[in-house]
Amino acid sequence: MKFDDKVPIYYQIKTYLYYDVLTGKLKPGAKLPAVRQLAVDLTVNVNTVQRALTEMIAEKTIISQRGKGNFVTEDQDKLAQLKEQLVMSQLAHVYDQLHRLNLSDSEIVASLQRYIDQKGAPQDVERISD
Amino acid sequence: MKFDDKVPIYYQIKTYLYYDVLTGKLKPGAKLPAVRQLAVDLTVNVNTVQRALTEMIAEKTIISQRGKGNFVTEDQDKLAQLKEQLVMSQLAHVYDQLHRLNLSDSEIVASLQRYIDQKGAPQDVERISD
Amino acid sequence: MKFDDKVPIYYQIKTYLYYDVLTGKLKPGAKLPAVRQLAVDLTVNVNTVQRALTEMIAEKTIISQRGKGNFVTEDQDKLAQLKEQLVMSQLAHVYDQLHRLNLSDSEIVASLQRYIDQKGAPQDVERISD
Amino acid sequence: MKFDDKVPIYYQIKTYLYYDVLTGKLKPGAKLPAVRQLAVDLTVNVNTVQRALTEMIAEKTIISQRGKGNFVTEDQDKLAQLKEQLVMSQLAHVYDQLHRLNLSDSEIVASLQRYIDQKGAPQDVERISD
DNA sequence: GTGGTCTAGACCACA
DNA sequence: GTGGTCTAGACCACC
Repeated sequence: MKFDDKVPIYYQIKTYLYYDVLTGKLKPGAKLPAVRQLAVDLTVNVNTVQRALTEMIAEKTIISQRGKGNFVTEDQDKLAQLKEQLVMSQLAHVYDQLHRLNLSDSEIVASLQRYIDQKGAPQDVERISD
Repeated sequence: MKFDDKVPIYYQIKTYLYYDVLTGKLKPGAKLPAVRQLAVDLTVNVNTVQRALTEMIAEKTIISQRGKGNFVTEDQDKLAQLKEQLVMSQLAHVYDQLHRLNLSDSEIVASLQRYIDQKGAPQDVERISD
Repeated sequence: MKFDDKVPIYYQIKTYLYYDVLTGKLKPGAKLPAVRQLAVDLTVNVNTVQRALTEMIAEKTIISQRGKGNFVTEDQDKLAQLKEQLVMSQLAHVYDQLHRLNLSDSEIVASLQRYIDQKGAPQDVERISD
Repeated sequence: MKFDDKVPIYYQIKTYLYYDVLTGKLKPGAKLPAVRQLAVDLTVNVNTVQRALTEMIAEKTIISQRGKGNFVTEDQDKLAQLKEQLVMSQLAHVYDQLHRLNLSDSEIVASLQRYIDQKGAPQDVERISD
């Protein structure tokens, strides 16, 4: 057992941008802020931003146009696929956690349904780290 | 946007122990390893372990017997409540994430069901940090 | 029979602060002295103060604002509940003590009433430890 | 503000014996255990026990008969007075505490009555040190 | 041996 | 400057 496995910042930046893209804060075809601007906004090193972007360019979520900037892809299938991937990642994770707690598949679905149903009264649910 | 929100080690220890208790690795009434032993096993300081235990003792998940050791509570209601809390915490988190991605309540349930159905073929789902 | 059950300092600090809050020496929303200042004032270690505060923060009597300070909650319900808890704690204790002396419920109330009535003339009552 | 004012052990012994006498564990006229035996039972020094007894003898709660032992007084008035003193000490203390919390005389009596009435369901009242 | 408490000193994040 | 966390080492009470 080892603790403190901090998530790399460049990875956190990727996730951050994924959400911006998928929630529409950055629309398809939109120009991203300049790398140096992003670095300032996020108070991280330029290289760290660049590393995140490089990976997103490689997977074609972002299109780099030399001398003009970086742009969100307009490929709707690509975006749909990305969203699917994010969603499945989240689900896989929660599924594993609940499975560890010996919940059956149907119990997992039922408990999610139950959570949603009773969500009206927040009841001060405290986040417990993984 | 801020990064690097490191989860305190004592908190990670709590979660670690919660899972040990709820998955039956530590059965009700079982004696926990000595504080100093836990510190060695987890390669953290004794006080860090103690802090985690102190909180779990305060909430009565663990019963401390001075000079003898720490023991998992035998109160089944307490344990059931703890499990419920952990499950709800996980669900609340994933729900929020998927909600951010503009999935409706029913879509969230449906996608979970879909994930479970197609789980047979793993398809290399990569974990994406929150 | 065992003696010397020393009350932990961090616990005494909590009680001390509870009274400050409930008697209005520290008003709702007021900023507490800095942790390091409190440590000096009370001539204890910073960590001991911090431990007391951590517990009070966990129970939401105190609101911690990173980098700014610790503040008394402005939640009147919370404060009323805290006061109720303190009062009941005191009453439970005295009730148990008098019960041990074979006073009936009504005798206990009557003796309190009697104490209050004759309180005008102090008569040199000496405190006897519990 | 100073913490950690530990109560002298000899004083705790006095209180301990007071309760034994007043609850009937030590009846009027009964012989107390030998000083050396008491010291063993309470795991304290003989001199500490002696100091407690000396004070109780001086106030005539205990009668010392040279060579025979120490005996609880048979003076009923004395015992009644002692009990009254203990009760009043407790009441004075709790009264002061609640007064500090700005409860009026009548509120103090009322809250005690309330405590007794609802005492059926214990509700896990936590002792808060003075 | 066990757990519980306290101190001293350090480092980090936030402002 | 602030609070939050972690480490190292010590002492005590209980068994």
